[in-house]
Amino acid sequence: MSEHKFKPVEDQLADIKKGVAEIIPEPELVEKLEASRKAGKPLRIYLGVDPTAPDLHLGHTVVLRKLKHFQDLGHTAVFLIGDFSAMIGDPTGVSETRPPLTRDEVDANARTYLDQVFKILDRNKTEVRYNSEWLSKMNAEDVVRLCSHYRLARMLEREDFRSRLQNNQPISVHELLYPLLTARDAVELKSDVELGASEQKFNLLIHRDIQREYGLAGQVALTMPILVGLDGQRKMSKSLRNYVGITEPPPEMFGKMMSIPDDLMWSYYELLTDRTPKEIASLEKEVSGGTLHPMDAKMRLAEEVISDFHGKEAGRKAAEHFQRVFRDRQAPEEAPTVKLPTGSAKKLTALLVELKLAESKAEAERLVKQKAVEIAGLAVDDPRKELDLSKPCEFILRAGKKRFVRIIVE
RNA sequence: GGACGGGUGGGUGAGUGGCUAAAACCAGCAGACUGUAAAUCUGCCGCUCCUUGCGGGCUACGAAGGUUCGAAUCCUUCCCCGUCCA
Repeated sequence: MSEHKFKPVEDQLADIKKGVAEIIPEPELVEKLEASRKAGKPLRIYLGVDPTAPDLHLGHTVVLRKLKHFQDLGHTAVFLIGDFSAMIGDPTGVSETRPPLTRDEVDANARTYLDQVFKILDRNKTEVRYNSEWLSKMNAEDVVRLCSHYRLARMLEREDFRSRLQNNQPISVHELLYPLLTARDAVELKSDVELGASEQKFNLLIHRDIQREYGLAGQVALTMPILVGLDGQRKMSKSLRNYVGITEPPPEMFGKMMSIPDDLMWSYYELLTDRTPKEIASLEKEVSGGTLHPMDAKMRLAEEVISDFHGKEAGRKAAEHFQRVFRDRQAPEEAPTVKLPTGSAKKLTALLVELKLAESKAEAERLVKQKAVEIAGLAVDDPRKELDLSKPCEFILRAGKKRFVRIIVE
């Protein structure tokens, strides 16, 4: 047994480097790891997230997983909820000013975030902080002093601001404050390493600079690649609607993941699973060599990712569901069941809306006209169809490829 | 404070008095096809009513008023954004 609490630095580094985009500067990280091991003192690794939306998606989990790696290596994971900064809004990658969130929205989002975050991080070993703790206590003097540590020209070097300036888009002054206030977080937390998506590089580096202005060593910035969304083109984001939410029902997650372009699955394997680079390379080889079907490789990926969030059983079931419904074109084994009382006839379009299989009657009618509605496996083509509910019976109502309801009339 | 330009459907963005529920593209939905909710092709894509018809009604082009038989389009006021000048 080693006298050390921590694994040898090279081993730690190997785990840390898996999947990362950049480590700035890497030699400093090595030094910090060495010092930490020698002293038997964990490093403080910090990840800040603004609770701007109620749900996390796979894109957010890339960085969270990296934080988890550090946690597994024995370092201290600090998860910072930017409850104050969320009210300003991160200008990164944004082409317009966002409406500031209200306190209530932020609080509600923060609550749902934590539940989701602990699907990945170990709850008992994570230090959770809120930046309103110190930011809301700053007075004007503190803010002015903080701002004096940074120059406007450097701020405007940022691509987001520059392009907005060029395109005559508004930039509110408070947006300039964002990286400075979050730098204050890094000062407060005395972090050794800060994690972020690669688009956060600019922010992380400002944080490092300002920490030094405040007499600290200056953290190492570690960035992770941006996860590409389902379209295979742009980053995964809710507003682009190319995301997979981690609280979505497993069959939904499965289908969405199957829709990514084949080539994209390797980066998903790298960033979203615990497979080693070696394993991934060999899978890739099998696929290109024709011994493994790309669809099977993708199904395996989807199943693994879902198992992480919903358990092994759910992963397996989602895979079965997908094969049954989409490959074999059959009704799912488990469709939501709705009981209806026997009674007079009911209009099909009205029922579709009632059961949320369509958003409006106009849409329901459209679906019928497009031959997308099936009753017990038979397509309906009369938009005025009335359902006979006079006798007890049971059948499956289907609208489009994905929506099914088992109806029991009793 | 002054001069000028702009605000259109989920997004980008055409449209300067009726033919406009508003081009085009993207996103979305459906069908065909396929290993897939990929790609491709085709169709749909505000809501609602029925007698399902190239049907009727309602809502919609920053907001509120006005002109007109008729307005996203013209006028007035207001709000918001940008540019230049001070």
